[in-house]
Amino acid sequence: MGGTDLALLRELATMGCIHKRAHVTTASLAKVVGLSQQSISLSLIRLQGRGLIERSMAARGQFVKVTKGGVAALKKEYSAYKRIFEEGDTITISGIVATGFGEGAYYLSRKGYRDALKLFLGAKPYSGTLNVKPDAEGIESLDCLSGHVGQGIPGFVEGGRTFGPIKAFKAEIEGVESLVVMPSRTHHRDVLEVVAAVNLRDTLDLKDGSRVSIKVTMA
Amino acid sequence: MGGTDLALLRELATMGCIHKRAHVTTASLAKVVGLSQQSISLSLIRLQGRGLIERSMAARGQFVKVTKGGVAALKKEYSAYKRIFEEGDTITISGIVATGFGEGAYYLSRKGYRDALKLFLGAKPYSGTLNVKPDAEGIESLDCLSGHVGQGIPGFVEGGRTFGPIKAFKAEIEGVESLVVMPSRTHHRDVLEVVAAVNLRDTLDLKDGSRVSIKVTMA
DNA sequence: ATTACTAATCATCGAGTAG
DNA sequence: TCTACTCGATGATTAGTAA
Repeated sequence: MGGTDLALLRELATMGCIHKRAHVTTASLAKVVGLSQQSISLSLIRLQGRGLIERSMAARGQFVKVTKGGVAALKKEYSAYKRIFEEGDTITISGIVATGFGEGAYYLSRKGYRDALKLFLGAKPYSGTLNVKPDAEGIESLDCLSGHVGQGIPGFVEGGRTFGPIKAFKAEIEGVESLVVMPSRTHHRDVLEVVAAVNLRDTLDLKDGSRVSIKVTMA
Repeated sequence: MGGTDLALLRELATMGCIHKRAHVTTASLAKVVGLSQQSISLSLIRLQGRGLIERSMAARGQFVKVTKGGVAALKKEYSAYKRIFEEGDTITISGIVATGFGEGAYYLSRKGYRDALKLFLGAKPYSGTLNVKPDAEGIESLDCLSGHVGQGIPGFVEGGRTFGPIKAFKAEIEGVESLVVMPSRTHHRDVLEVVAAVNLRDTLDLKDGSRVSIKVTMA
């Protein structure tokens, strides 16, 4: 399929033409997609020819609906991208150990989080988190993690306070089994919180400023 | 961006070129993408020119890595599709208020339905339904709803009569929290039944023939 | 105003082939 | 073997314009 046809089909879907006929004109679509009115006209004809959209002309403009086949075509594209960003291999992030504000320990003391982390870690988590500030390259990888789903841990309410959903990734920090934990919603974190069965500072002899390397599995 | 360049960039990303340099040849890529070796060569040059990939030639082939910009370009595409399938699953149906035959009120008086609706609505439902006759465009949207599952409410038997399963969709009618309710089985309805915590006719000052707009969420 | 035809222009592709 | 050039063919895009 031509690149423009696909882009137009996607644009139509975004406008809600999946659920209902939408009123459009070739000129208005041209403006949105960034092509000429003529190109849109041709593209619509091609899309119709391939059975990806249905059209009915109106006095001023036309009504367009994406067909079942059109939705299927878009879904195929979607899953191709999904595979890239959601499917897991491992990435390695390096950074330096930093001091947090004790938040990690507080959250780890909540039963709702603690039990779930124990399940994923396969052992009782140590009662504190190690904060790692990734270096420049690592920041990108962190953004990558933010986009992934990870092991979801649902939120809960305790003592009148709301604890949002978090997510965990299996990881290895200097060879030690661990979990990287972050809120499910918040994007663009700049610090990595690592949970393990042991006190990582003691076990790995880390101080603030120590360089560490973390291999994260995105499963 | 050309359709081929994007497809190739996506393919490279799928092969893991986001996290590390990967060894490829133009011929091998050609096989995967379904283009000629020459086209791949050109496309790689274009991608490099736009700063979407980094390349380093090797004795037999080359090493390719998708750059930050390349990942951003892919993410942009990805979120465009994501919007279609994950986020934008609300449809708006407009129509005019009509008079029903009191069926809604009768069904709402049945405990089996009433309790379930209370659960989904989050409040005790008012003892009547508002009937809305969708306009021409809306009819199709309604068909779309018929196809969806919605919140299922099982059927039951009461006083020797059988009450079939129904389904509900969270909705907003002119900003008021409500539910759109319909039988699970029957297809091709031509009337929308809306349930809310309040008497919608009074609250929204509606009469037969009033135009209303309903935003239905298909969760 | 809107669609879509025609013709000209421009990009893209694949074959052949040089480096 | 591999990359990337040239060239002719094919396809895509646009301007102009008719309906």
